[in-house]
Amino acid sequence: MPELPEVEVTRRSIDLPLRGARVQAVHLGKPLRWPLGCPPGSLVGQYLGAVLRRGKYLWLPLHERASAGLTGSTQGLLLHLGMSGALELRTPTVPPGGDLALARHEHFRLDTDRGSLRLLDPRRFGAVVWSPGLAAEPAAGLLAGLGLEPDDPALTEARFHAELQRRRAPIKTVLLQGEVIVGAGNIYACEALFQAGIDPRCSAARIGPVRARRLLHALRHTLAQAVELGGTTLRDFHDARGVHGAYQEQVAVYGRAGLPCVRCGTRLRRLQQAQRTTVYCPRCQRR
DNA sequence: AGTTAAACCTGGTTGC
DNA sequence: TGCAACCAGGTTTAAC
Repeated sequence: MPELPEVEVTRRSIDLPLRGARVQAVHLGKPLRWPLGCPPGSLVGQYLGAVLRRGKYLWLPLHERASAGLTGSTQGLLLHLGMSGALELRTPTVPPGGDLALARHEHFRLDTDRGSLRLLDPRRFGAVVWSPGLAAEPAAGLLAGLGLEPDDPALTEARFHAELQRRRAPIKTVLLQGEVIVGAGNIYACEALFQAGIDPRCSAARIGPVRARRLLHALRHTLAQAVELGGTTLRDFHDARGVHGAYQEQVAVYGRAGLPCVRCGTRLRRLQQAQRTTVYCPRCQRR
């Protein structure tokens, strides 16, 4: 479920409700991708600050005092939803001593005075990692190598094109790697390439300035629209309050292999790229 | 160095 | 109905 739009929608659903909340207890379920990296009890008494997003990661800063200022220099939790993760914010908070048992697939829970935040993740590809700072290890290492945010003004058309010029891999693969621009996973990479009319097999280096411009615009438009619509709910994605997304109703190619192209009617094709399924229109998308 | 495969997990769907 | 095979929104790690 979680590409950039789903992570951003999740961020927005927990940021204000939890800002300033005091941690009362931390519960761990089965192991996630990495260990938490600190004794769970050491977080008790800390206060949550504004929740940030970087790529598909969420950063939950933790302050010693209730009203702290900036967020980057404090300790906190770096959270990733992996392939099947979702957060749920439950109010009221699970009472101390009561209902300690974690639900099925609940592998992390932060009880605060403003509600219980829990991570549900059946496949456990997700992660919750404590870090002494966003720029300190291990957070810095996990975020190192990430490309620019889609809405970063520094990501100009010229720079985007120049970065593509340096990579010979298929454009779909380059988008998934997230070293040029973050946020597009399998769904939105397929959708943006369709919107831009670019064949997913086309080498990134062979994309000219005009098509690079179209692709950047398509990525920004696709991701922004998905955020507005609450993300894509294929099976069970929802924000932390349980609200489902609606972008699946806008999908033009993802999951539609064999069906007619919405633009020209040609049968959409499926292929494998870097172990992931790509769907595209052989007529609308050119090399 | 740069690209591709295997690995991490569970659950739903498909097909015999 | 049972069961094996295959598929899935991501990323790291190991192997060519």
